[in-house]
Amino acid sequence: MTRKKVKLAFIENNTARKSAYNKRKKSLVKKVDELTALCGIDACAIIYGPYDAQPEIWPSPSGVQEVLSKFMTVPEVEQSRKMMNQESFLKQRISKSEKQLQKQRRDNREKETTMHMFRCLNAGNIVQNSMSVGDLNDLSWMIDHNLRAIGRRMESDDRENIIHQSPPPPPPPTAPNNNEIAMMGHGHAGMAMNNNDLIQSQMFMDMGMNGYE
Amino acid sequence: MTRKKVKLAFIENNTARKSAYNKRKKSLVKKVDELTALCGIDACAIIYGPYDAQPEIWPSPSGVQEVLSKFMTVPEVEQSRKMMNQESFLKQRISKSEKQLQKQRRDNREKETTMHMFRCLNAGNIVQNSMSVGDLNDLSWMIDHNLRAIGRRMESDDRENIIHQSPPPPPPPTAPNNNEIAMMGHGHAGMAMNNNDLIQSQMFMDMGMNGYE
DNA sequence: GATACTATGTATAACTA
DNA sequence: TTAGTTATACATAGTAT
Repeated sequence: MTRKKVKLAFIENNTARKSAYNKRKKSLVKKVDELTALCGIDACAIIYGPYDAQPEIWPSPSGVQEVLSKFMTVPEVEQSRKMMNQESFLKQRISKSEKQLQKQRRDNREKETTMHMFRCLNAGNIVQNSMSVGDLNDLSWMIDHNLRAIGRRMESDDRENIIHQSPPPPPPPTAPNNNEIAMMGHGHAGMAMNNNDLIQSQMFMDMGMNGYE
Repeated sequence: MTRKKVKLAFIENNTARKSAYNKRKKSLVKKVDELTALCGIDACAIIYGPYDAQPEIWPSPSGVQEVLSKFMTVPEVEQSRKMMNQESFLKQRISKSEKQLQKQRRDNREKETTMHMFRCLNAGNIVQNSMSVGDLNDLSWMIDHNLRAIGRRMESDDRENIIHQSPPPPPPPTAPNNNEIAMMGHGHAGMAMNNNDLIQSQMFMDMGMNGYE
């Protein structure tokens, strides 16, 4: 039951293709109907089915003619101006996919960094050899980020501020590759590098992580 | 978050309408693209947006022209033959809604009858005044139905046949308003009208109900 | 081959930033 | 406003009848 996520290719099996055609044509027409009704616009559809010489059309021959005549009177150059052609359509899809991929990479990066962080906290120090400069930047950014979250959490809970006096938190940076922020992060990370602080930090970070996003 | 089940009417709010238009147009084009790819057919869409004089078209001006020229060369009478016009479209939707309504009514009827049945079983007899002839027919059909299910169940479980020797069960009737079946049902219902049988029946009916459909 | 069902993928209304 | 997110309604591939 809908195992495949849509293999966008010609369906070889005749029965399956006809079935898909009928179902999809029907819902396509429904969509056009809804679009015209909801938004009060004109639209028409012409579909050349494989099973008849005549196309299926919507909403009616006269309706189609009306829309077409509007379209035909426009010079071809002008017609192209607003069109959504296959090329731009494809570009949009590619762009969207790339965006999703980047988001995925960011998420993965964040998870890895979190893992690093807790590994370091458990070990009680940073094993410098195991991390690149980039890793360290990410790690320090994340620790800084968490510390700020902790500060906000403690303020909002009206508790005593144990670690340091937080200023009213500025909006957190959205990317770890901002150098200034990364350096600030390094400072904080350095602050936490004795064991007592680490244990405290871990406890509060757990709190912070839960409350954060 | 999609609270309303789609109110098929013009969206008054300008922002919401434009938003809906853009989203729906996009996915509509996607659907056309998928339909042509999956089924290897020709199709085009022309949409007159409210925000521009030129319509948005798909897949391309030349593609549209090609599809249109095919369409235009066909006499208008022939054009209508295969068309899915608004009237037939609407008729289809009404027909579907009526079918759903009927199914709903059947389900309700079945639930009511089941309720009746257990009420009678608990009381130990049928309070004749509380039920119409139709109710009694339904009730007897259902009891007959259940008894047959019980028989099948007992046979398949290779148990002793307590109530009566069931013949190999014929395919069950699909509607309670078949007179012959209803009369058979009455007979069975009559069989069950002493208290001991009723208690036994209730036990087995519970089994039957669980195993049935 | 049409119809019905159901589990799953997709579209999208409302919301947030 | 346009873009991104989320929860819910809708579409539909595979299956059974």
